[in-house]
Amino acid sequence: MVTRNDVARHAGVSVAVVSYVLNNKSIVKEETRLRVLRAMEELNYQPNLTARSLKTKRSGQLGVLTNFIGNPFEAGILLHLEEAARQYGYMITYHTYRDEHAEVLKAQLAGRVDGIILLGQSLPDDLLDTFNKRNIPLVSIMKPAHLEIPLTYVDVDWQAAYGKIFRLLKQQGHSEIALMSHGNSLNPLQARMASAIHLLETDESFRHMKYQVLEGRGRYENAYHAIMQLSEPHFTAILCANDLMAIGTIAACRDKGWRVPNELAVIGSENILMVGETNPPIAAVEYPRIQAANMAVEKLIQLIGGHHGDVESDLIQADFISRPSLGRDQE
Amino acid sequence: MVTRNDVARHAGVSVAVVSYVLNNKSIVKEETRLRVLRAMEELNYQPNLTARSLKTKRSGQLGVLTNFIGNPFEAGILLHLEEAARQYGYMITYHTYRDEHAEVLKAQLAGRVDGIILLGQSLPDDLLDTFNKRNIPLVSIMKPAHLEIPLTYVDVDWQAAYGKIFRLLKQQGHSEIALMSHGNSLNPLQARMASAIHLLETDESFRHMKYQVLEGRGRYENAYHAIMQLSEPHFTAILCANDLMAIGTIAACRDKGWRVPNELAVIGSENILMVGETNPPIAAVEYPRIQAANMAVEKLIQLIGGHHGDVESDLIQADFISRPSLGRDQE
DNA sequence: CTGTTAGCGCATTCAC
DNA sequence: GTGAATGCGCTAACAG
Repeated sequence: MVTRNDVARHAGVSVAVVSYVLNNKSIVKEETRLRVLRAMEELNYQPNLTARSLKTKRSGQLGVLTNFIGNPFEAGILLHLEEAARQYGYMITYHTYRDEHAEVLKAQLAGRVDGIILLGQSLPDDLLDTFNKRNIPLVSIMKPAHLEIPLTYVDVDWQAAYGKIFRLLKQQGHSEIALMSHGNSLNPLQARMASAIHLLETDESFRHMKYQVLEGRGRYENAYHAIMQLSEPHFTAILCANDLMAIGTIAACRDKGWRVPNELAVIGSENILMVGETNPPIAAVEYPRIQAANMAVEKLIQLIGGHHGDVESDLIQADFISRPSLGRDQE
Repeated sequence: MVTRNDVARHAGVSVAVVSYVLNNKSIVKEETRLRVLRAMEELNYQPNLTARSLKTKRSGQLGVLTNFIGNPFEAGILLHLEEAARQYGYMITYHTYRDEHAEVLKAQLAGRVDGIILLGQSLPDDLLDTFNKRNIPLVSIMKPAHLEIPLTYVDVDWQAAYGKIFRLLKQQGHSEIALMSHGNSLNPLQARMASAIHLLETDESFRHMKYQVLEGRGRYENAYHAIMQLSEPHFTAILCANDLMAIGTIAACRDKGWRVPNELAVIGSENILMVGETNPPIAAVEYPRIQAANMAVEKLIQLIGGHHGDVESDLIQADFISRPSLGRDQE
């Protein structure tokens, strides 16, 4: 491995000057600067980032934690997170998070990441606490269901998004609906559903609508089974907190012989590529992935930079994509 | 930050002993070992991995490079790569690779990863060369289209997999088929198609079959447009090198009014969740993701360990999942 | 068994 | 403008 020493010798300067060229830039005389640059070129020198990290106490790495990157929604966001991170000179370390990984994760991240992005993922309080103590800031994409420990987040304004949908459903005459979510109260999908329930219970215009909650655990298979278990649907529309559950629901309806949307309207919450191709195609909220990813990275970088006070959580407005699973569009 | 020094002081031993407890294990007297462990516990000590890396010249990080993690196929493999890496005590850094990122990537990985996994991705020769010189081993998931520089890979035995499919098509009376792939000869999807073409041109039992190649660039949208451009299909079956193109094909057929499978049979090559839910559901080769991910990580770890001679590339046998897009199943 | 010590490659203070 | 020297936190001889 060629180090700073080799470059210095080859350029006939001291090691410090090489560092100056690499960092402080302007201090060095133009002539020597060029000599150093040429030496780096000729030796094919690349600064060792691990050594730099040790010295600067900045790793230049951001950890992304998610429960299941197999979900196209999370994968799509990861894509944009990486892009945004690169823009800021950071790189991404990716981690599947499950509670049983907590200890390994603590060890693996020690001294290795400057900040953490929770991607549709919440963390137990003691883990949050650990990162707090280590001064590793966190940003969550998806509003955490509980906020014992303050946490900066970015999410869709679900209340607004679902409000639009309920209004459409009301226009179409639906009065009994189902909500499918993830029963674990720590799961961030619960924040989506909480918004829906809040609306249904407090907004005057929806007071007449009856609703029930189904457990889909955020996954295709579980949603499928949840529907298959029902003898009769006592609802005419179902709003799913994520798209995989909506797709599982459609699949179950087909196997049950329930016609969508005639007997049951189905609605998703992310608009992954897949929902446009199911039979029938599924109407869904369009989760603004790029915007969410960019905002999350920006906020995290700010927090890393120490701007604690002025980094606020944000809600994003989302569009709604109408498709046949909703039935006739009354807009 | 609590360091090894703090622990040593708190436990009343030297810094070396703390290291011994952490690494060499057995050398230390049980009593002091426990004292040290308790000190670590009480101080909530975590070894700084960056510092360790600098000393040991091992980062404990594996880089994963892929062009587009938005594809559920790649995302699904990433999931298992992370799992396997964790098993071996490594963690994953994720990078979107495009040629214009080459320089940034070289810089970002310097001293930061012990090995690299190419996920459905090939690299220009000079970049491969760079990693070679730096002694960073690579393993590719997907056989590279060209092998100028030797590269360990793991992939499906496409010749065997597509052989099964062509036999089925033949039984069903298809004699004109289309292959959809990615025209860039560097793209790893080309290796899949090369196998198909090789079979069609050299296997006696398929000599009578006519084929043509369509350009889908590996993406849904491009596949869709490629089909939409056709006035008439001069083929009765289409084999797509990846599933997103198969889904794009189905979507285009719907918009063209071509019935699948009656007028056109469509086949994919990965069996992502999505292909079971399209209209009609798409038959596909089942890419053994877990196995491929595990093998890739194992090989990479071996290469990192210096076992150059005995790390061979491997081909995996894949099953075929029949679905309505293929028409009547004659097995 | 345990302590002392010398770096790993880099950034940076302080002289010159 | 440039160089010498220090230390980031850790591992691993080596000495005791």
